[in-house]
Amino acid sequence: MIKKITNIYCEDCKSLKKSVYGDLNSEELNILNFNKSCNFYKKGQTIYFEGNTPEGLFCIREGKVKIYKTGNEGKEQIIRLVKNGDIIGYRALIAGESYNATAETLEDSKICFIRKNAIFDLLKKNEKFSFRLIKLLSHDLGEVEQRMVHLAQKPVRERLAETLLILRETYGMDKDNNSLLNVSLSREDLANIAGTATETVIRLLAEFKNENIISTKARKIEILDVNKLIETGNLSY
Amino acid sequence: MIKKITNIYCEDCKSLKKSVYGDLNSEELNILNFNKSCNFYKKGQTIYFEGNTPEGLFCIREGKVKIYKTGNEGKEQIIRLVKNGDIIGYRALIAGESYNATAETLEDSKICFIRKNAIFDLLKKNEKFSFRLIKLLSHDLGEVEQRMVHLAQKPVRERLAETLLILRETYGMDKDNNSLLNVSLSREDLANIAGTATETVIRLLAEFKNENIISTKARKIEILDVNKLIETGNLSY
DNA sequence: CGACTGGTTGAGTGGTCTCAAGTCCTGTGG
DNA sequence: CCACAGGACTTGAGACCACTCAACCAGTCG
Repeated sequence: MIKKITNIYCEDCKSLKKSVYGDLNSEELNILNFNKSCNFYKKGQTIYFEGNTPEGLFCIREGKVKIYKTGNEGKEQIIRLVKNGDIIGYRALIAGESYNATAETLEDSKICFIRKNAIFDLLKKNEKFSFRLIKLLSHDLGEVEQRMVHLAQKPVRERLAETLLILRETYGMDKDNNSLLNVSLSREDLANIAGTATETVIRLLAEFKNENIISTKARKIEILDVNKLIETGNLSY
Repeated sequence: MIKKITNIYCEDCKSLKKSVYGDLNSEELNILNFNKSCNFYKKGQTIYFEGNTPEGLFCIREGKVKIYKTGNEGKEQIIRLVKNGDIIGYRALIAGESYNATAETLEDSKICFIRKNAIFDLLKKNEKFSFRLIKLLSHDLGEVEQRMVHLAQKPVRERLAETLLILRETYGMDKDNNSLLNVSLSREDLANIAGTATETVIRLLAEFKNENIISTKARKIEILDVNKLIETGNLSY
């Protein structure tokens, strides 16, 4: 059930300036406005599937999304977490390939779709936009490379610590309690980020609790000692 | 010992058309010619180090290069293998970051260095060049994402099979014996691609030999049965 | 002819996974 | 409002993959 939302303008988007569209003038923004449709997605809804052909790109107006690939045994591996103002599906669109991952909302979200011709138009006309996209891509590439090495070499315990720090980095903390992660994921999702089994996540979270690094109440995770967590992750942030 | 080579022109490069420079006109090619220097690198030489600041990008005129990151325990993880006509170091240059990996020759190579101002000039002037770079980046991103999932989820045996297929894909086969991989790597390098220990590579290669999938003479690996290798890698090429 | 590097083999161990059982939530319908 | 179903979470036991360590071998180079 995708509910259409009308009268949403990019100019009003809180994340506009920080997004790849930050350099567009009002005329160019109108190209976006005319070539988009905005929709409401419920938690757990799929935005696009691995294998689908991209017809444009999606822009998170508000919400949280996970991007994951499905491995041979059907196990998810989350490759990226996405927040307000981020765009998704651009890699496949630009590469001229089909989606190599699935995008699914982690909570109720407002997500805009921008038709591909508008994007390619902008790429041709506005070299600043191109450049921002290039920067975005190359930055993302760097992140994935880093994660790849960690998945290959670090023990699960360190990867889980890193996962919690990634969540902190990406989604920040709760407004009322700034040691509380501002995102609630299932244990399985955590496992699929860290690249491990659900049971292992549970056991390790229990360890972290024993060591007073975190505390949990259901899916709400509170980080009691960031430095210890960084240390546990064997990281130098 | 880097030996300078003079009088090398991009126009004469065999890989020009297939490279990101494929769309440049002769005037633009001259920008490259005027802003580059070409050097001879011996096998095992480092082209740039993780952490260095990029001053331009490198272009493989002839040779083979590995790009690797160094993990916490000092273990290499090879993230990319590079061949004639490929460019390296572009991610960091464009992202405005320092190199996040080290590049080292796998055999004697001729490598050109192009100063960054020339690249940024081209990016501004020639949207076809920008677009090719964008495509390159987004393609590479897709590859790394795929590799990440496999590193996270597949058993070593499958990853090693995949490694051999990547070598085949990247460097092709020997001219005289088209089942012989056209690259010779140490067992350790193989391990650092597959994300495992050297000893494990040796044991698995022995298994593959027993199963008549490959045969080896020192570093020369012959693929006897590609389909079996694909099957072993649990892949659908 | 040592010394050195890269390759190979073996033994032992431990980190993680899988499987299975059980508990705790949460939402739903009576 | 309660009972129940189903999913998420937790805990335990056992197995096994892959790593580490250590010894040994095979070329190669001064």
